[in-house]
Amino acid sequence: MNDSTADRPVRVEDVARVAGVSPITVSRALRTPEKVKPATLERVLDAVRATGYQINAIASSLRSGQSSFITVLVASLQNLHYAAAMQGVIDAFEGSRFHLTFTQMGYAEDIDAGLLRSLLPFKPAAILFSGIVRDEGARDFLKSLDIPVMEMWGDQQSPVDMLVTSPAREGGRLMGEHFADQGFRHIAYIGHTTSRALARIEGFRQALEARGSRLSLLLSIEGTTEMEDGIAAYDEVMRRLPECDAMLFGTDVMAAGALVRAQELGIAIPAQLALAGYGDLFFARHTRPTLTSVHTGPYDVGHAAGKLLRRRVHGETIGQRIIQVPVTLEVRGSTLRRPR
Amino acid sequence: MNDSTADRPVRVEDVARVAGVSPITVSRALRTPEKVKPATLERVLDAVRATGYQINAIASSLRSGQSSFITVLVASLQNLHYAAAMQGVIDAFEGSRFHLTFTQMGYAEDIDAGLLRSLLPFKPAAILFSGIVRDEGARDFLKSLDIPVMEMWGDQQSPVDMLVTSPAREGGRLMGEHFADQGFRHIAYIGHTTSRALARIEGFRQALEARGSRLSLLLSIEGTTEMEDGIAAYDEVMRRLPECDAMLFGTDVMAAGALVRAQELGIAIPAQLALAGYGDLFFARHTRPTLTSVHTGPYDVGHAAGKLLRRRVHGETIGQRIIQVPVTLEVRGSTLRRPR
DNA sequence: TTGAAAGCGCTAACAT
DNA sequence: ATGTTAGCGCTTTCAA
Repeated sequence: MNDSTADRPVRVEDVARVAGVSPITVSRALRTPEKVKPATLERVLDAVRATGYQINAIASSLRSGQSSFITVLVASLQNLHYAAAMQGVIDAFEGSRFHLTFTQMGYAEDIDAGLLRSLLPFKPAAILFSGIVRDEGARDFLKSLDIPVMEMWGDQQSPVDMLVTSPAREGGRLMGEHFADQGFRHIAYIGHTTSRALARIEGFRQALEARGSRLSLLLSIEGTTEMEDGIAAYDEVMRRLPECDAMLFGTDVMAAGALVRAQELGIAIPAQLALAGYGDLFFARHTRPTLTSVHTGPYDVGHAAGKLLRRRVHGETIGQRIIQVPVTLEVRGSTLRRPR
Repeated sequence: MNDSTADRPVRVEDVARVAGVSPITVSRALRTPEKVKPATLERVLDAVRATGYQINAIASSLRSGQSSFITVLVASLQNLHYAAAMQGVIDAFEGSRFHLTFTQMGYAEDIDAGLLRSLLPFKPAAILFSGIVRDEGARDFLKSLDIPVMEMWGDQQSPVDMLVTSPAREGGRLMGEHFADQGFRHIAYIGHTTSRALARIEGFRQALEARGSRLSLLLSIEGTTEMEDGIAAYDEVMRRLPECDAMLFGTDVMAAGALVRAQELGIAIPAQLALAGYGDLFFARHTRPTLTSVHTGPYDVGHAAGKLLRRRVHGETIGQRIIQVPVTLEVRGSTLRRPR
């Protein structure tokens, strides 16, 4: 606890002198204590405490070629879905010697090798994407790096390295079955149509059709999906499909916007119109009526991804490289017309 | 764009050979181009392109003693307020050569020198706190590091180094004046009572008293401030102060919870009870009735902090070390009983 | 304006 | 189980 006298930071050499050993022994005592005789280890640890030594991670990385940084690429921290997932990742690395560096990539549909290359100067120990990498060049490049790569929320069966996902198609299917069971006839889907979302939409559509219903309108949204966008989308759907009796939104936030708009116009939910969201964000249980949604557990996905990646960077061999975190349908008041 | 043939990464030495100069000239061309003859500069940049050189930031940091990492300490990314602020910080550093590493510190009331010390192995170029540092030991330690330190949302007049804040007392004052003007008589405040929140509460209380009203109940909340906590707080306040006719919540999320609870119980808002939040989160304009709140611009605070810090780490001298981002009162339906 | 030499602090590789 | 030597890739210092 005492390096306060030192003007120059404490180095291994100083610890070694105090402990009466060589620098490399100090290094070994700290990185691979099992390779050091217990008595020596104790002397070194005492010397570390006495000197207040803190490893210089930069020098360590340069020599060993391994940094303790894990690069996290996230679309947006303001998106509640990603924020929750990143919280899961952070929690999974709690107490680890690895540090997470977040880089924002915006909602670009994909990442390219150029952006990836710009991350390399830091020799990250691993890379985690809050999404998947589709660009072939980027995928090849990542494989050539030979470091652990974690992707999230993909449907694809061959991730670059590891993948934690929740089954989008399944989420769509559950909602489609529910909509069909409730007898909705004029159904609209509103949301992004990125490949990430398309699997969900297909699951939804197929479940509807399998039960004799159909998706009447697909309203594709670009960019943000805020409450305002939900309000605008509501108006747009009603203009194009006046007989619409059920809407599924790609995000709970948009669904909440539509809910506000419908109530403003005096539309009875769910009697005249059913509304559902996707993601089951914190407020879905608290709107009036409460909002039906698909619980995709972003925190759980992030946490699972973090735990798996943590095991990898700590050198463990991983059996299962793809993990599915189940989704569940949360039926609430906004779509419940008939008792089930 | 072509290092694909190389098995070993491109180094300055390789660039130097291609350009026909010495390694140090390459280094200078990249870090301080103005110190290199234009013709030489061009040859070097061509060679960089030809070889696909990417600097090894680790080696650079070790030798120069300056890393390009800025350590960001954030309480929680799931808190919308902080998430927005961090987005502001990220945007401010867009295109900069500095990288942000986020470390979560939880809602601990303060940070201590021990935690700070654990961040040092990375030789951060600067440290940014989503909050302020109160612990004297930690403050002294930070000053001794002699790197830029940014604090946020403090009331204190002597930051460790730099501070961007929004005036909490002023926010409380604006709301207090509004509450008094509306004629509310039995007023409760519900929220954290950390020192960060106390200035706001004092501003609120003093404004009420200056206009002949008073704060009847202060309900202190520990830990989370989710919708559930707002619901529970509503019940608690009504038990302890049945005649309560106005509540101010420390967060919009809790206020939204209370709004839902009140409506569930058939209480007319604002006729029987006025509710207000703090922070002006995205949904405040969309609840029914819309929610009065104090707009504190967390994004703006984060962005201002990021811009100022960016100038500092790029070596500029800063005149103003304390920036105030103004707060504004957003009067909406949930408190508007009398026309203004 | 450019270069030569040295070394940042640590740990891999090779002894012992 | 511990020590010796060397060097990771860059940039500082000093010299030309």
